[in-house]
Amino acid sequence: MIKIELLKQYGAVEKKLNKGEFLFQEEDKAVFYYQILSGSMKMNNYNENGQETIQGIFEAPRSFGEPAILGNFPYPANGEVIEKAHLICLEKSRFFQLLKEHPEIGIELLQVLSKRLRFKAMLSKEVKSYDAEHQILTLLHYLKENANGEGEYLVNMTRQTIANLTGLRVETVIRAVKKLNIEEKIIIRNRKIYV
Amino acid sequence: MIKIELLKQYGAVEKKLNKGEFLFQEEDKAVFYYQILSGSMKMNNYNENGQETIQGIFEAPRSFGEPAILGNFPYPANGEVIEKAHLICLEKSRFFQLLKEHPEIGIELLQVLSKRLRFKAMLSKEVKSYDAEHQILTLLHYLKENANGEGEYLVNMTRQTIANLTGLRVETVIRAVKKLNIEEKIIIRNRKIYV
DNA sequence: AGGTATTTATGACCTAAATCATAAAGCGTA
DNA sequence: TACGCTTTATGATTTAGGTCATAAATACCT
Repeated sequence: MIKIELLKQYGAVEKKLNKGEFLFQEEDKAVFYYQILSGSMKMNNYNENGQETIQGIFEAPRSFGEPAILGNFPYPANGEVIEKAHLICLEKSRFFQLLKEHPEIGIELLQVLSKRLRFKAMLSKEVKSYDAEHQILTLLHYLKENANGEGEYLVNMTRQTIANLTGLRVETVIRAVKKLNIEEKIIIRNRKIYV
Repeated sequence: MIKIELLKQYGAVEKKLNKGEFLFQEEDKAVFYYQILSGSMKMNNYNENGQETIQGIFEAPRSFGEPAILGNFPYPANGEVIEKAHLICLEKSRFFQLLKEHPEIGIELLQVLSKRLRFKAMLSKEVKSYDAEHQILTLLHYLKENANGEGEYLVNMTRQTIANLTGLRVETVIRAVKKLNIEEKIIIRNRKIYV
């Protein structure tokens, strides 16, 4: 996450988008660095049946979509608005200029990408290697820990979202989550999931 | 990939390992930056049934395992030798010193991690969203493209390895690959797969 | 307050891939 | 060249999770 003033100093512009709008689509060329001022975004893919795969969920004040600029490849997924978003956007060449003149930001970005890789490693280790319940529980624990959560952690995701993150189906998530509750591995209080 | 002389200048040491040996294990603390001089490594997880999940395969002259140092978290997977490996290792604090004094290397690393994220995105998009054949074909095409391969590309992996990368089972891979051959989407010539 | 959309819930049935078993082909090496 | 190990091959059977259908509960909006 880069300081707003610094971004503006390099000529960043702001942008507002409503729920459901796409900032970019899969395969698009990447031309901006994006950072969230408010709201939330997700990177996702839809297959031909309209089934969604969520690659990541991003909230203020985090950046997203940088890999495509940094690695110089087309976006591997869409950038879709979850919640009415206010963004700040810095054009690619200016972004590289900024990086060059502020090496410490590069180091920070390395950390960010590293953590994302860790998340991906965690998910792919679970898939097919463990059953649905285990997958979900691992994801929830990861989210909790990542929110440096002590005590009860409210999972702020619908079952559909959990499904799209894990590659499972809603019905499967609903059933698994119910079973996890009975097994007292999670808590469900008026439909909300707590870990 | 960092120049060997530069690494040595910062006090890097060499290390040799034989096939099947572990350089580090899942959950270990990360204390070195590693780069491959010869041979090949994989990062993997084993579940309780001994089923392997391969997170990535790395060959000379590439680095691996950096995310754990950069993001300051334990290794999410083991570092196992595929082929008799000769490595060069730079201790963490020296590595950061090097990064600080050579910002262009940071940028390069950003590119490397970005590409790895792309690979992960590609895989997780396929899982559960498409059938076994499609998953495998996408993986093979990606590998080919990544080797900037024109014309026929020899897939230098056993079916077991493809299985462990995709989360499928060997038998499934064998059958799918056979079908892909009949459908002329790949070529199998005395058991070797070409794309 | 009433109407609509979203989310959660549940049962019945189906299917792709996993699992199990067994063997043949190829490869390394002593 | 014979032995063992790894890889590929193939059939039979099982199963976890997907799919389909239908509905209740809740949230959301004007």
